[in-house]
Amino acid sequence: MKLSTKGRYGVKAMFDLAMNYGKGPIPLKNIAKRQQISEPYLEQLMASLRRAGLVKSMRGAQGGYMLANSPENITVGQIIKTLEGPLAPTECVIEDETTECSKAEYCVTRLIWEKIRDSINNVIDIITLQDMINDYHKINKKNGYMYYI
Amino acid sequence: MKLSTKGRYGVKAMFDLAMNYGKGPIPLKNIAKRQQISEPYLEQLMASLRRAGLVKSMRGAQGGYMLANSPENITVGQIIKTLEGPLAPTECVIEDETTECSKAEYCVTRLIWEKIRDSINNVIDIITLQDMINDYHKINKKNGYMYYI
DNA sequence: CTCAATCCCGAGTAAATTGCTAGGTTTTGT
DNA sequence: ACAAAACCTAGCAATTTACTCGGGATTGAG
Repeated sequence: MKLSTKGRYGVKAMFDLAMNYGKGPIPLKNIAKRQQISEPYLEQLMASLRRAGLVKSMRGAQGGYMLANSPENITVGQIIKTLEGPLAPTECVIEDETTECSKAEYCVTRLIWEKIRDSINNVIDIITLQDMINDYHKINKKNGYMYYI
Repeated sequence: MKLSTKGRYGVKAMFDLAMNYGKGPIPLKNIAKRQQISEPYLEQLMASLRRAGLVKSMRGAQGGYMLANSPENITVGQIIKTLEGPLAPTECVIEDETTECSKAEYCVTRLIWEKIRDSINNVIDIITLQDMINDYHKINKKNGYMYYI
Protein backbone atom coordinates (compact mmCIF):
# COMPACT_ATOMS: atom_id res chain seq x y z
CA MET A 1 0.00 0.00 0.00
CA LYS A 2 2.72 2.47 -0.95
CA LEU A 3 2.60 5.45 -3.25
CA SER A 4 5.06 5.03 -6.13
CA THR A 5 7.76 7.54 -6.94
CA LYS A 6 5.45 8.99 -9.57
CA GLY A 7 3.10 10.39 -6.98
CA ARG A 8 5.85 11.48 -4.62
CA TYR A 9 8.01 13.13 -7.26
CA GLY A 10 4.96 14.70 -8.84
CA VAL A 11 3.90 16.41 -5.62
CA LYS A 12 7.45 17.63 -4.98
CA ALA A 13 7.81 19.00 -8.49
CA MET A 14 4.45 20.74 -8.35
CA PHE A 15 5.31 22.24 -4.97
CA ASP A 16 8.53 23.53 -6.53
CA LEU A 17 6.52 25.15 -9.32
CA ALA A 18 4.14 26.61 -6.75
CA MET A 19 7.06 28.19 -4.90
CA ASN A 20 8.06 29.78 -8.20
CA TYR A 21 4.56 30.74 -9.30
CA GLY A 22 4.48 33.99 -11.24
CA LYS A 23 8.17 33.94 -12.13
CA GLY A 24 7.74 32.75 -15.70
CA PRO A 25 8.65 29.31 -17.04
CA ILE A 26 10.92 27.19 -14.81
CA PRO A 27 13.23 24.79 -16.67
CA LEU A 28 12.87 21.12 -15.80
CA LYS A 29 16.58 20.94 -15.10
CA ASN A 30 16.27 23.32 -12.15
CA ILE A 31 13.31 21.49 -10.66
CA ALA A 32 15.04 18.15 -11.02
CA LYS A 33 18.18 19.45 -9.35
CA ARG A 34 16.43 21.12 -6.42
CA GLN A 35 14.12 18.19 -5.78
CA GLN A 36 16.78 15.58 -6.57
CA ILE A 37 14.82 13.72 -9.20
CA SER A 38 16.25 12.12 -12.37
CA GLU A 39 15.73 14.68 -15.11
CA PRO A 40 14.52 12.42 -17.97
CA TYR A 41 12.25 10.57 -15.56
CA LEU A 42 10.69 13.78 -14.28
CA GLU A 43 10.19 14.78 -17.90
CA GLN A 44 7.79 11.88 -18.32
CA LEU A 45 5.85 12.86 -15.24
CA MET A 46 5.58 16.46 -16.39
CA ALA A 47 4.21 15.22 -19.72
CA SER A 48 1.36 13.51 -17.85
CA LEU A 49 0.72 16.60 -15.75
CA ARG A 50 0.65 18.73 -18.87
CA ARG A 51 -1.80 16.42 -20.63
CA ALA A 52 -3.98 16.59 -17.52
CA GLY A 53 -3.95 20.37 -17.72
CA LEU A 54 -2.21 20.94 -14.40
CA VAL A 55 0.88 22.62 -15.89
CA LYS A 56 1.66 24.62 -19.01
CA SER A 57 4.94 24.44 -20.91
CA MET A 58 6.99 26.80 -23.04
CA ARG A 59 9.40 25.25 -25.51
CA GLY A 60 12.75 26.55 -26.65
CA ALA A 61 15.43 28.58 -24.91
CA GLN A 62 14.21 30.31 -21.73
CA GLY A 63 11.34 27.82 -21.78
CA GLY A 64 10.14 25.61 -18.98
CA TYR A 65 7.06 24.70 -16.99
CA MET A 66 4.60 26.68 -14.94
CA LEU A 67 1.41 25.94 -13.05
CA ALA A 68 -1.73 26.17 -15.16
CA ASN A 69 -3.63 27.56 -12.17
CA SER A 70 -2.80 29.42 -8.99
CA PRO A 71 -1.52 27.27 -6.11
CA GLU A 72 -4.76 27.52 -4.16
CA ASN A 73 -6.63 26.02 -7.10
CA ILE A 74 -4.54 22.86 -7.46
CA THR A 75 -4.96 20.02 -4.98
CA VAL A 76 -2.54 17.27 -4.06
CA GLY A 77 -5.32 14.86 -4.97
CA GLN A 78 -5.36 16.09 -8.58
CA ILE A 79 -1.61 15.55 -8.85
CA ILE A 80 -1.56 12.09 -7.30
CA LYS A 81 -4.58 10.84 -9.23
CA THR A 82 -3.09 12.06 -12.50
CA LEU A 83 0.14 10.16 -11.93
CA GLU A 84 -1.01 7.08 -10.02
CA GLY A 85 -4.54 6.59 -11.29
CA PRO A 86 -7.58 6.58 -9.01
CA LEU A 87 -6.57 6.26 -5.38
CA ALA A 88 -8.65 3.27 -4.27
CA PRO A 89 -7.34 0.40 -2.15
CA THR A 90 -8.93 -2.21 -4.44
CA GLU A 91 -10.14 -2.42 -8.03
CA CYS A 92 -13.71 -3.00 -6.90
CA VAL A 93 -14.13 0.43 -5.30
CA ILE A 94 -12.69 2.64 -8.02
CA GLU A 95 -15.17 5.46 -8.44
CA ASP A 96 -16.93 5.93 -11.78
CA GLU A 97 -15.91 2.41 -12.79
CA THR A 98 -18.45 1.07 -15.25
CA THR A 99 -18.04 -2.66 -14.63
CA GLU A 100 -19.06 -3.21 -11.04
CA CYS A 101 -18.31 -6.42 -9.16
CA SER A 102 -21.28 -8.77 -9.32
CA LYS A 103 -21.16 -9.31 -5.56
CA ALA A 104 -21.08 -5.62 -4.72
CA GLU A 105 -24.58 -5.67 -3.28
CA TYR A 106 -23.84 -8.08 -0.46
CA CYS A 107 -20.04 -7.79 -0.08
CA VAL A 108 -19.08 -6.85 3.46
CA THR A 109 -15.37 -6.34 2.79
CA ARG A 110 -16.27 -3.86 0.09
CA LEU A 111 -17.69 -1.55 2.74
CA ILE A 112 -14.24 -1.41 4.33
CA TRP A 113 -12.44 -0.61 1.09
CA GLU A 114 -14.93 2.18 0.47
CA LYS A 115 -14.23 3.70 3.87
CA ILE A 116 -10.48 3.56 3.27
CA ARG A 117 -10.88 5.11 -0.17
CA ASP A 118 -13.05 7.93 1.17
CA SER A 119 -10.73 8.73 4.04
CA ILE A 120 -7.74 9.02 1.71
CA ASN A 121 -9.63 11.18 -0.75
CA ASN A 122 -10.94 13.42 2.01
CA VAL A 123 -7.37 14.22 2.93
CA ILE A 124 -5.75 14.71 -0.45
CA ASP A 125 -8.59 16.53 -2.15
CA ILE A 126 -8.54 19.19 0.53
CA ILE A 127 -4.82 19.98 0.58
CA THR A 128 -3.82 22.57 -2.03
CA LEU A 129 -0.36 23.68 -3.14
CA GLN A 130 -1.04 26.95 -1.30
CA ASP A 131 -1.49 24.95 1.91
CA MET A 132 1.92 23.42 1.31
CA ILE A 133 3.46 26.85 0.82
CA ASN A 134 1.86 28.01 4.07
CA ASP A 135 3.27 24.95 5.84
CA TYR A 136 6.66 25.71 4.37
CA HIS A 137 6.66 29.29 5.68
CA LYS A 138 5.58 28.07 9.11
CA ILE A 139 8.38 25.50 9.34
CA ASN A 140 10.89 27.91 7.86
CA LYS A 141 10.10 30.69 10.31
CA LYS A 142 10.50 28.25 13.19
CA ASN A 143 13.89 26.82 12.39
CA GLY A 144 15.43 28.89 9.62
CA TYR A 145 15.83 26.33 6.84
CA MET A 146 15.63 27.55 3.28
CA TYR A 147 15.11 24.39 1.19
CA TYR A 148 11.81 23.59 -0.33
CA ILE A 149 11.26 19.89 -0.44
CA MET B 1 -1.73 2.62 -4.03
CA LYS B 2 -3.56 -0.69 -4.05
CA LEU B 3 -3.84 -3.30 -1.37
CA SER B 4 -2.41 -6.62 -2.54
CA THR B 5 -4.37 -9.87 -2.52
CA LYS B 6 -2.69 -10.70 0.77
CA GLY B 7 -4.57 -8.01 2.63
CA ARG B 8 -7.81 -8.60 0.79
CA TYR B 9 -7.79 -12.37 1.11
CA GLY B 10 -6.67 -12.09 4.72
CA VAL B 11 -9.62 -9.93 5.70
CA LYS B 12 -12.02 -12.23 3.89
CA ALA B 13 -10.61 -15.34 5.54
CA MET B 14 -10.68 -13.75 8.97
CA PHE B 15 -14.27 -12.64 8.44
CA ASP B 16 -15.09 -16.23 7.50
CA LEU B 17 -13.52 -17.43 10.74
CA ALA B 18 -15.42 -14.75 12.66
CA MET B 19 -18.70 -15.99 11.18
CA ASN B 20 -17.77 -19.43 12.47
CA TYR B 21 -16.44 -18.30 15.83
CA GLY B 22 -17.14 -20.81 18.62
CA LYS B 23 -17.79 -23.72 16.25
CA GLY B 24 -14.38 -25.36 16.74
CA PRO B 25 -11.57 -25.53 14.19
CA ILE B 26 -12.53 -24.68 10.60
CA PRO B 27 -10.49 -26.48 7.92
CA LEU B 28 -8.64 -24.27 5.48
CA LYS B 29 -10.27 -26.09 2.59
CA ASN B 30 -13.71 -24.84 3.61
CA ILE B 31 -12.57 -21.25 4.00
CA ALA B 32 -10.76 -21.32 0.65
CA LYS B 33 -13.84 -22.70 -1.09
CA ARG B 34 -16.32 -20.25 0.43
CA GLN B 35 -14.10 -17.23 -0.12
CA GLN B 36 -12.82 -18.45 -3.50
CA ILE B 37 -9.13 -18.26 -2.66
CA SER B 38 -6.41 -20.66 -3.85
CA GLU B 39 -5.96 -23.15 -1.00
CA PRO B 40 -2.15 -23.42 -0.89
CA TYR B 41 -1.84 -19.64 -1.19
CA LEU B 42 -4.25 -19.03 1.65
CA GLU B 43 -2.22 -21.52 3.67
CA GLN B 44 0.73 -19.13 3.51
CA LEU B 45 -1.37 -16.22 4.64
CA MET B 46 -2.77 -18.22 7.55
CA ALA B 47 0.78 -19.08 8.59
CA SER B 48 1.53 -15.35 8.90
CA LEU B 49 -1.66 -14.71 10.83
CA ARG B 50 -0.84 -17.58 13.17
CA ARG B 51 2.68 -16.30 13.81
CA ALA B 52 1.16 -12.89 14.56
CA GLY B 53 -1.12 -14.50 17.15
CA LEU B 54 -4.37 -13.63 15.39
CA VAL B 55 -5.47 -17.23 14.76
CA LYS B 56 -4.84 -20.58 16.43
CA SER B 57 -4.54 -23.88 14.59
CA MET B 58 -5.27 -27.52 15.34
CA ARG B 59 -3.38 -30.11 13.32
CA GLY B 60 -4.52 -33.53 12.25
CA ALA B 61 -7.94 -34.86 11.29
CA GLN B 62 -10.82 -32.61 12.35
CA GLY B 63 -8.25 -29.86 12.70
CA GLY B 64 -8.36 -26.38 11.25
CA TYR B 65 -8.11 -22.72 12.20
CA MET B 66 -9.97 -20.54 14.65
CA LEU B 67 -9.72 -16.95 15.84
CA ALA B 68 -7.33 -16.45 18.74
CA ASN B 69 -9.64 -13.77 20.16
CA SER B 70 -13.32 -12.92 19.95
CA PRO B 71 -14.38 -10.98 16.83
CA GLU B 72 -14.80 -7.70 18.72
CA ASN B 73 -11.15 -7.89 19.81
CA ILE B 74 -9.60 -8.25 16.35
CA THR B 75 -9.37 -5.23 14.05
CA VAL B 76 -9.07 -5.09 10.29
CA GLY B 77 -5.95 -3.02 10.89
CA GLN B 78 -4.22 -5.87 12.71
CA ILE B 79 -4.97 -8.24 9.85
CA ILE B 80 -3.86 -5.92 7.07
CA LYS B 81 -0.70 -4.78 8.85
CA THR B 82 0.28 -8.39 9.53
CA LEU B 83 -0.01 -9.33 5.87
CA GLU B 84 1.02 -6.13 4.09
CA GLY B 85 3.42 -4.53 6.55
CA PRO B 86 2.88 -1.06 8.03
CA LEU B 87 0.21 0.84 6.13
CA ALA B 88 2.05 4.05 5.26
CA PRO B 89 1.97 5.75 1.83
CA THR B 90 5.77 6.22 1.83
CA GLU B 91 8.80 4.68 3.55
CA CYS B 92 9.58 7.93 5.32
CA VAL B 93 6.43 7.95 7.45
CA ILE B 94 6.40 4.36 8.68
CA GLU B 95 5.71 4.56 12.38
CA ASP B 96 8.34 3.28 14.82
CA GLU B 97 10.93 3.32 12.07
CA THR B 98 14.34 3.84 13.63
CA THR B 99 16.14 5.42 10.69
CA GLU B 100 14.36 8.68 10.03
CA CYS B 101 14.87 10.71 6.86
CA SER B 102 17.49 13.40 7.38
CA LYS B 103 15.21 16.03 5.89
CA ALA B 104 12.24 15.13 8.08
CA GLU B 105 12.47 18.36 10.05
CA TYR B 106 11.82 20.68 7.16
CA CYS B 107 10.08 18.41 4.64
CA VAL B 108 6.71 19.77 3.59
CA THR B 109 5.58 16.76 1.55
CA ARG B 110 6.19 14.57 4.58
CA LEU B 111 3.34 16.35 6.37
CA ILE B 112 1.00 15.16 3.64
CA TRP B 113 2.13 11.54 3.82
CA GLU B 114 1.59 11.64 7.58
CA LYS B 115 -1.95 12.88 7.16
CA ILE B 116 -2.73 10.14 4.65
CA ARG B 117 -1.19 7.50 6.89
CA ASP B 118 -3.18 8.68 9.90
CA SER B 119 -6.48 8.83 8.04
CA ILE B 120 -6.05 5.26 6.82
CA ASN B 121 -5.10 3.99 10.25
CA ASN B 122 -7.99 5.80 11.88
CA VAL B 123 -10.33 3.81 9.67
CA ILE B 124 -8.85 0.34 9.82
CA ASP B 125 -7.88 0.31 13.48
CA ILE B 126 -11.44 1.04 14.47
CA ILE B 127 -13.24 -1.60 12.41
CA THR B 128 -13.44 -4.99 14.16
CA LEU B 129 -14.51 -8.35 12.82
CA GLN B 130 -17.65 -7.96 14.94
CA ASP B 131 -18.45 -4.75 13.05
CA MET B 132 -18.19 -6.73 9.82
CA ILE B 133 -20.57 -9.37 11.20
CA ASN B 134 -23.03 -6.64 12.16
CA ASP B 135 -22.78 -5.18 8.66
CA TYR B 136 -23.39 -8.63 7.24
CA HIS B 137 -26.58 -9.12 9.24
CA LYS B 138 -27.80 -5.69 8.24
CA ILE B 139 -27.27 -6.31 4.52
CA ASN B 140 -28.61 -9.84 4.78
CA LYS B 141 -31.81 -8.80 6.50
CA LYS B 142 -32.43 -6.20 3.83
CA ASN B 143 -32.10 -8.32 0.72
CA GLY B 144 -32.03 -11.95 1.81
CA TYR B 145 -28.61 -13.06 0.59
CA MET B 146 -26.86 -15.79 2.53
CA TYR B 147 -23.23 -15.61 1.39
CA TYR B 148 -20.54 -14.22 3.54
CA ILE B 149 -17.93 -12.49 1.51
C1' DC C 1 20.62 33.00 -39.01
C1' DT C 2 22.83 30.14 -36.12
C1' DC C 3 23.03 27.77 -31.98
C1' DA C 4 22.29 26.40 -27.56
C1' DA C 5 18.66 25.63 -24.41
C1' DT C 6 14.69 23.69 -23.88
C1' DC C 7 10.52 20.70 -24.32
C1' DC C 8 8.68 16.42 -26.72
C1' DC C 9 8.36 11.49 -27.87
C1' DG C 10 8.90 6.45 -28.13
C1' DA C 11 11.41 2.42 -27.01
C1' DG C 12 13.96 -0.52 -24.11
C1' DT C 13 15.31 -2.72 -19.66
C1' DA C 14 17.13 -4.43 -15.03
C1' DA C 15 15.31 -5.26 -10.63
C1' DA C 16 11.71 -6.03 -7.57
C1' DT C 17 7.20 -7.58 -6.41
C1' DT C 18 3.08 -10.28 -6.80
C1' DG C 19 0.40 -14.19 -6.81
C1' DC C 20 0.76 -18.09 -7.19
C1' DT C 21 2.12 -23.60 -7.76
C1' DA C 22 4.61 -27.91 -6.34
C1' DG C 23 5.99 -31.31 -3.46
C1' DG C 24 6.88 -32.83 0.33
C1' DT C 25 6.66 -33.69 6.15
C1' DT C 26 4.27 -33.96 10.50
C1' DT C 27 0.35 -34.51 13.50
C1' DT C 28 -3.91 -36.47 15.11
C1' DG C 29 -8.85 -38.17 15.50
C1' DT C 30 -11.47 -42.31 14.22
C1' DA D 1 -3.64 -47.96 10.21
C1' DC D 2 -5.20 -44.28 7.60
C1' DA D 3 -7.01 -40.29 5.99
C1' DA D 4 -7.52 -35.50 6.95
C1' DA D 5 -5.59 -31.89 8.12
C1' DA D 6 -1.75 -28.31 9.25
C1' DC D 7 3.16 -27.16 8.28
C1' DC D 8 7.31 -26.00 5.46
C1' DT D 9 10.49 -24.66 1.66
C1' DA D 10 11.38 -23.69 -2.87
C1' DG D 11 10.57 -22.08 -7.32
C1' DC D 12 8.55 -19.33 -11.03
C1' DA D 13 5.81 -16.63 -14.68
C1' DA D 14 3.82 -12.26 -15.21
C1' DT D 15 3.61 -7.64 -14.01
C1' DT D 16 5.12 -3.33 -12.36
C1' DT D 17 8.50 0.07 -11.22
C1' DA D 18 11.84 3.34 -11.99
C1' DC D 19 14.39 4.35 -14.72
C1' DT D 20 17.83 5.12 -19.20
C1' DC D 21 18.65 6.22 -24.09
C1' DG D 22 18.49 8.47 -28.36
C1' DG D 23 16.75 11.28 -31.08
C1' DG D 24 13.47 15.26 -32.92
C1' DA D 25 11.04 19.88 -32.73
C1' DT D 26 10.95 24.87 -30.98
C1' DT D 27 12.47 29.15 -29.83
C1' DG D 28 14.97 33.19 -27.68
C1' DA D 29 19.47 35.48 -27.71
C1' DG D 30 23.51 37.06 -29.88
